[in-house]
Amino acid sequence: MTFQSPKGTYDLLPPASERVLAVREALAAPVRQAGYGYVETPTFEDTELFKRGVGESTDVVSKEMYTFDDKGGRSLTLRPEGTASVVRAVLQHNLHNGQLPVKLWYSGSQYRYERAQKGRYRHFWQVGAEALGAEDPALDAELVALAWRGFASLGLKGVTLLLNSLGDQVCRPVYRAALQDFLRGLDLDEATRARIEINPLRVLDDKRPEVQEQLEGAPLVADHLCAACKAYHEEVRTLLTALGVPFTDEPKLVRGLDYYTRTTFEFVHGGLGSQSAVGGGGRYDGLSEMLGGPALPSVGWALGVDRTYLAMEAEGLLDEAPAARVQVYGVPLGEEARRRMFLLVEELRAAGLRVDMAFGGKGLKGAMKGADRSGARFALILGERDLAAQAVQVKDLTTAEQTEVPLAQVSDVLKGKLQ
RNA sequence: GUGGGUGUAGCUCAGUUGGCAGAGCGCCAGGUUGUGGUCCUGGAUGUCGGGGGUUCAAGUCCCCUCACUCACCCCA
Repeated sequence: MTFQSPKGTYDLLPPASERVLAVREALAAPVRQAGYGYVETPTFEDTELFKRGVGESTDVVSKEMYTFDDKGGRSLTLRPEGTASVVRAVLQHNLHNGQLPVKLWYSGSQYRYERAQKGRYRHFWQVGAEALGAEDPALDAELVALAWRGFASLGLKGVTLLLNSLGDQVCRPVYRAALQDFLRGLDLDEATRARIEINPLRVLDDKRPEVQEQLEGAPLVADHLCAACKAYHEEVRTLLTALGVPFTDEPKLVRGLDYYTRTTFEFVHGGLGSQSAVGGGGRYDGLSEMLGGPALPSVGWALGVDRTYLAMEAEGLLDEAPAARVQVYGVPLGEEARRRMFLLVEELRAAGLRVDMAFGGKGLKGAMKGADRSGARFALILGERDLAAQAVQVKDLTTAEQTEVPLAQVSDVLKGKLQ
């Protein structure tokens, strides 16, 4: 082999690729149904957008970005997440000057320079949704519910929703100081102590048992929320409960990006190896201003397409044989029949059937194998005898039953049989 | 960035104290000159990840290196 896919990336091939495509569509379906509009943004942006938007203190920005200079000397970065780009696009095109909230969804590749392992790759796919320009707990609840429905529609049973509030500009600084006081008294390694000063909330997210033990008794955001944040969070919880969306309060859920405020949530699953999140998001009321825009309180999420696929695999939802590629498969015998079959196949496709035929001059046996492997219900066998009779042999591959059908009627007959 | 595991046919893998490169599946052909899936028979395919070393002899032992993979860290 001369080349292989770059480290940390992988190819999606049939039949798995078809299923991933279906996962992507299923995750997007609820938001589309809810009236969110589709947005596509470039896969690379001005590096500064992510530094300002995602936050210089995050690992994503400090060590996981694919950054390069283009020939014009601009520093560009392959997007490590989608929200900053969407906010940038909204501000650039003044979508927020219209009716609010602006509701958008997207689907695409994201890139992070990390050591790959199960469920974590340098190139991965997300479906995301954002509702910008409204401070309304119902919007938070709506988005959470739409994501929840996406997972449920795929048959997933093991997804758990974790919910928390990070407070706002009023109460977060107070909490942050209290947390820092607590953390400074702990026995932690140097990197973690440095994190206390830069982004203390993320220390709560440390998975190491020796760290988690010490975090017993740490001050929690929930106890420091101001009245407004507390009321807001209670309303989100009430609405989710009313919708029947089950959630678990997770006071230590902080998430890794700097822009989150108030509501944060994460959908976790146990089938992803060492990873746990199949999706996550929250409110980011200050992001627009960080990017030079007006106040634009917003909420959104991103769901991992490939991680959702892994979760489905872990639940055994992908065990059944994949769907047949086509319904009908042409088996021509000889040159004359091959030309006629080529036309017939196109005719049947135009009539709405899924059809393939044997290519490459295979013999009858080889062509029939092709028919079998295509998953087609019917094989159409066309040789000189049939051409002379202006007919084709229609063979039901499930029963081996074969009937002769006039060429002029094949389309109608097949459509009848396949209904 | 750090640590563990694994690299042998297209795929999954076996290969003993160092002694002729293997199996299953898949693929191709034939059995059936106009019939697949089952069955039978036959066939093709190897830089044993790469380089170096030890040895009469290395897939096997040693060193280096690369890749993959899992985990830490972090996140979707």
